Amino acid sequence: MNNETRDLSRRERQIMDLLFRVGRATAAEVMEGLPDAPSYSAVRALLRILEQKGHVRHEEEGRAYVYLPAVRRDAARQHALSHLLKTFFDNSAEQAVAALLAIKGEKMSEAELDRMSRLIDAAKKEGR
Amino acid sequence: MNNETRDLSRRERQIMDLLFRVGRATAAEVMEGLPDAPSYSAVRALLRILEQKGHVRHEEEGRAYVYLPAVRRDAARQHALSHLLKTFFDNSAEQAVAALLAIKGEKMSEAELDRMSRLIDAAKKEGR
DNA sequence: GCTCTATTGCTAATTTTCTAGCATTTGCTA
DNA sequence: TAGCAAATGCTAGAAAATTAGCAATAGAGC
Repeated sequence: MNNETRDLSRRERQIMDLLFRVGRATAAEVMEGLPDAPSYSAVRALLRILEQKGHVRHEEEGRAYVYLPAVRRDAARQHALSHLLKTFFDNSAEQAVAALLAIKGEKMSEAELDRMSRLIDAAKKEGR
Repeated sequence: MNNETRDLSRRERQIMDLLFRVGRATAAEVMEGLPDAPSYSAVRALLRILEQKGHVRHEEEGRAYVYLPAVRRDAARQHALSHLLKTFFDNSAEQAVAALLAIKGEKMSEAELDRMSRLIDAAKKEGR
C-alpha cells in the first residue's frame, strides 16, 4: 500500500481531504462536498480507484457503501504535518507555532492558550 | 490568478511543493528534486504550464530561467496551514500543537521550547 | 404489490496530464 | 574559431485522469 499523497491526482486528493475532514462518507456525501462536483457515477468511479490503490476502504451500511480513509487519521495527520513543516517551515516547529498563532491566536481563549503552554511544559520535562 | 492548491494536478503539486521548499530553482534543479523525475524537457513543459496558470513566475539569470512561486512564501504557508488545520485537526490549533510536539518535541532544545512558550504568552497578552 | 428512487458494478469516451523529441540559440572552453 | 553542452520554445503523441451512461438490483413508501 502506497500512502504517498504526492502521488494523488487532483480529484483523488480532493476526495482524500474530504474523507479525512469528515471521517467517513457515502458516495453521495462525497459528491456534495467536492468543488465543481461531477456526477454521482463519476464520484463512485473515483472512489473505486482510490480503494484499488489502497487509500480508501468501504463498509456497508444497509445497501450503501460508506467510505473512509484506509489509514488512521492520527497517522495521516502526523504525515501531513511533517510534510507541511518540511515544505513551508524549514522543519521548524517554532516557526509553525508562530504562523499558527498569527492565524488563530486572536480567536483562541485563554484556556486554550494555557493548555498549549502546558503541552510545551510537558515536552520540556520529557526532554530533560 | 487562481492559487488554489486543490486544483493542482499530481506533477504540478510536486513542483509547487519543491519550489516552496527551496524558494527558487532552475528547471534542472526542479528535475533533480522530483520523485520519479521525467526528462528535462518534460519538466520545462510543466513549468511553462504552471507559469501560464499563474502559480509560478521566472526570472532570468544569465541565460537560464530561475523559477519561483508567484505567491509569497508566508502567504502560501498560512494558506497551507489553515487547510491542514481544517482537514486534520477540526480547526483546532491546540490539537495541531499537540501533534507537532509528538513529532518534534523530543528533538527540540529547551531554548526552542522556551521561545514557543513566549509566543503563546504574547498571544495571551494580545487576547486580553 | 407496485412504483420510484437510490444504489451498485462496469465500461467506454472524453479530457487532461504528462512526456520527450526537435530545431534553434547561447555560452564556455580548448 | 569550432565544438560541445546547456539552454529555450514548441509540438505532438502517449498515458492517465475524469466523466457519465447503462443495466441491474435493492430498499422505501404508498
